[in-house]
Amino acid sequence: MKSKSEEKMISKNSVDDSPYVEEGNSGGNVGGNGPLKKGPWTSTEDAILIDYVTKHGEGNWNAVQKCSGLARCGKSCRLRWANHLRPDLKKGAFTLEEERRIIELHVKMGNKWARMAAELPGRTDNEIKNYWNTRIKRRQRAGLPIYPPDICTQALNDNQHHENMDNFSSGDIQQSDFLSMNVFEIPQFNGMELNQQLYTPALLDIPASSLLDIPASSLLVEGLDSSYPSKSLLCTMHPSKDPRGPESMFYGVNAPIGGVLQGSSQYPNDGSMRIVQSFGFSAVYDHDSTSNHALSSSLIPGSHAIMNGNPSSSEPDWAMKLELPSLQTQMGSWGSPYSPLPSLESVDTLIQSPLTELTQSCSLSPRNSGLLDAVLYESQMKKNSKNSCQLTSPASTMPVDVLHTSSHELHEMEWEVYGDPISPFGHSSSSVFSEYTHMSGNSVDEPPSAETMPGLNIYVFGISELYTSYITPLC
DNA sequence: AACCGTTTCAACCGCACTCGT
DNA sequence: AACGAGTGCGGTTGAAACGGT
Repeated sequence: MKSKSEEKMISKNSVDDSPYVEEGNSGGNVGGNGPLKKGPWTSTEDAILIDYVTKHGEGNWNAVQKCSGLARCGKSCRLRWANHLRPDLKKGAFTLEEERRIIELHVKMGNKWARMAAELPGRTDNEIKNYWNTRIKRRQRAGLPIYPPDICTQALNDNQHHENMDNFSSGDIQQSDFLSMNVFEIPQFNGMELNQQLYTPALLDIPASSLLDIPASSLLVEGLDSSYPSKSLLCTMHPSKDPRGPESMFYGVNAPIGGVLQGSSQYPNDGSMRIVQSFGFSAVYDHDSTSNHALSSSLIPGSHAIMNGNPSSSEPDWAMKLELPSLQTQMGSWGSPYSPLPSLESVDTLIQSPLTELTQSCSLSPRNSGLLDAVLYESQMKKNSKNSCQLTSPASTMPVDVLHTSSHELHEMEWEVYGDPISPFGHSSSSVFSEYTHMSGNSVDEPPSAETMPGLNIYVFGISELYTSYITPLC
């Protein structure tokens, strides 16, 4: 059995040894029985492929090799044609309008590059995917939310007319309906009204202390060391997974926004998830780790960590497969032991991606396992967890004003950086955290007690959790 | 000029779906 | 129903380009 690296070597060698196979080794690779060439296409190969498609049309790509003698597999031919040779392709950088469209589409569709490409004439899925991935990386480095709030707001508003629809079936809900689905579940869900939702009685059912009882560092550690006893409510909800399209299946993330848990299999997942993430909301905390019922739950800003149960357990698929490609390769950027105080990028990463994925990729991913960074990171996290347990566990012992100060500082930091130097929309965007500030009203100036303002505690918990997670290395 | 880190993007891979037999 | 070929899709990789020192 060949390892992947061996295959890569073979593949690489086949390219390196004969970059112009058809010219230099025309005999062996022609006729369909020779080894197929990999690697960059040459102009000669392009010409052959164009000639073939001109004569025979698209499709039946495996016949290309037979008919034209091109030493490329059908897959490679299709890809080359679709991504580079098609006459209707639009070359050049994305326009601002296209960029905005991509963001809007991603809000609605997630990583459905092909579907997004269908909405952008002349652009390929690969192109969009590459663009998106680089954009995510840039934004993460800049500590910015992936979705500019104005896009989120717009997308939500665009779908708000659905909000009064109270009867919908789960059946074949398409991803493009995600926002609608969100609105169904979150009446008057938009920027400000979302904040108001935080104060609904259902959301206040959870005693602040029960939220604050979770040391953020432990939550972080939980992903690395699954011994931490708390389990996410979400981990008790098993999605009925439709393996492909219905990745749209919702696994219970947004239900708590409305204060009521819905059946886990009825709702689209990643659309709602994204919106929630876009606003920095994400998780449900089941403070009764043993219960299976749809217990009271809350929307907790910036608390992805708590939705992560044992990564080896029956984990919701959405937690396993989120919308942030290649994030595991960035573990070092936010969890690096070399940076004592993680940057906003770290916060953003945490907000945007469940810890499960991060920790899994850290501790389980073959790509990272054994890597020094991963080992150091895990070591550091465990060390931090000890420190934070000493300092913050139970977290409710942390003075609210401290939490509040931290959240406020965090907010200010986010606000400062939000003038997106990259995104064309940054200038018009309002900070996600600024909305938290709106939500908390004058509480920034006069932090109330945890007991008297449970809603605020939810807020405080969410932000402070993040903060706590990140300040512990300093302790 | 040389080196090095980062970014971009073309291409590959594996998986899953569709359709015909 | 089972199978295989063809195709589509999303994730990942690695070389080239780029930029900074």
